[in-house]
Amino acid sequence: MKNFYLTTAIDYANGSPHIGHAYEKVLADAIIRSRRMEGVNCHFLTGLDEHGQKVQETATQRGMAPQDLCDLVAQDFQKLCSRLSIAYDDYVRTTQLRHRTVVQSMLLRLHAAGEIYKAPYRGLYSTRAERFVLERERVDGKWPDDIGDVVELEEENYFFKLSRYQGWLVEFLQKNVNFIIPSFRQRQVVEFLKEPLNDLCISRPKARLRWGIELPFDAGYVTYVWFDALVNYISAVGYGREDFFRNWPADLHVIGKDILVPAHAVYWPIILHAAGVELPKQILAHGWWLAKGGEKMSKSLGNVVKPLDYIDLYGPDAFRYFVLREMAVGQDSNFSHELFTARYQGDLANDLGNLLSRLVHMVRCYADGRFPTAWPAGPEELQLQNRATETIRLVRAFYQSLEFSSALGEIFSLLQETNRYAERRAPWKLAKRASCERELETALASMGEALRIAAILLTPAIPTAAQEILRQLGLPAVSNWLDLAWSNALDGKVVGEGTILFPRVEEAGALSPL
RNA sequence: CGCAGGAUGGAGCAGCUUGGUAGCUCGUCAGGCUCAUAACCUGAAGGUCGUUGGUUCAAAUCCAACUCCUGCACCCA
Repeated sequence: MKNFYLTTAIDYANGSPHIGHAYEKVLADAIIRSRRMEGVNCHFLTGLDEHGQKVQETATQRGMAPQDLCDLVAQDFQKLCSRLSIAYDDYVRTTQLRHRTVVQSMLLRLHAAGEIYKAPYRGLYSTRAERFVLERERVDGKWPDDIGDVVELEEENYFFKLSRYQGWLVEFLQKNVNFIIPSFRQRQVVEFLKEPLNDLCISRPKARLRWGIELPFDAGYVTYVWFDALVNYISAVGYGREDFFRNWPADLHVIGKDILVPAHAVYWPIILHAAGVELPKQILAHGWWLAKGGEKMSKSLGNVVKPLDYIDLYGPDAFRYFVLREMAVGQDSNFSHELFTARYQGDLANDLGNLLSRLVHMVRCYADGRFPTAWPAGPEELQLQNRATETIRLVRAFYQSLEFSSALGEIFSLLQETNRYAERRAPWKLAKRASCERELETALASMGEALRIAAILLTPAIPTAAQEILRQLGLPAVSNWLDLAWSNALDGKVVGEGTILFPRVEEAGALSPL
């Protein structure tokens, strides 16, 4: 049986992790975890793009070998993943042998098939920036300092015959209207394809760039960017091997909207098609996190969010919850300290954490720490029970269609309903009256069952906290929700030690203002 | 220029495909409760749904025009 194969974009090794990297990993991880809860076998790939001009430059500036720099950066990114509970199965690095081999075999194959040709490239070259520059990079008619003087230069390079497949791609997109989601992104691609494509320059002479994968048919060149980076999706799962098809075609590429056009929506399908490899099934282009007020985050504005700060202070689940709850997948969203703390305090600490707290406390005080058996349900219980049943149905559907914000919204509605139920039944009052034992027992059992269901449904989004809730309810972790339904699973279970799930964070000034 | 997205009570959003009393979270105000992380519950105030025009018995929702914000192949999720 083929795995559900999901990839993220691979991060570029010239830089440190920011909220965009963190978000993409969380989104991908939540998708994977929700599929696993549905009982689907999955393969989850992420990784690092290590070649290129910038990495070479940065390494030189720091007086390091490029590979050593990449090793350090890889550690940073893997640490971010581990701090965010990202359950990837494989981490690909483009300097790995398994990757280089596949890139070269792809290039060789396409070269032999006549899809790659050599041609002169003429353009304006900046010696200082060591690259070709474009007229539109001029500022007020002058070249900026980092570019300096430019000269017209002609250079031989290799080109991939992208343009000949333009018609094919347009037709493909017409036939596969759900290839790119959200759908308006696919419309953008179609629009882009109304202009004629140029062939894709895929090489750099080693005189200018050494840090790359050598062209198998010309040792004077390395391949540049896309033929290197995109190929990770197939190199990592063993393109050319028998077991390649256990994973390929990928079910979903999760990427940011910035690398949809042209890289993933144009170059990648055409590269695969030209090489005779099946296309991925779907591409999800997510939006960007904007700073307060909808400004773009940038170092110069000083409004960049460092995800690790939030993770350190509030925990990985709080970060995961915020980004999944706040962003409608595909759209842009704002990230601000105010919005974050509102979600943390209002949803996680008050609605969820406090509900668990009060319930565990009551079970301990009124039932000797053991969940009682529910008596036949009254109207209040039926209302809660119906609500929970409906929530299970809705949430599974929302996860399936990648509507995480809506899924989480539903779960928290159930939690609010449970808080309301507690208020109506008031177990603390029942406990003080004799002859109300049945009502008390039913109330505690019902609250516990609602919370159990909520916790299981929360697993893809906040795996650690979800498991902790189950532990406090006296239950083991669950690996799928195929049979999830209102039940008596809590009967007689002994509540675990109660620790505060999402403690109030008092230090308002602990983080630098955004 | 063109294309795409957005414009909904103080803030952040949903609703728009398949027109029919404008919804959610936070905030504000008043009240309740006391099992709980000063938490939980109830109620209230607050919006002519960017502008103008059209279709319709009826428009946030469909159509047209316009305004403003954002993005559009160096890099960047």
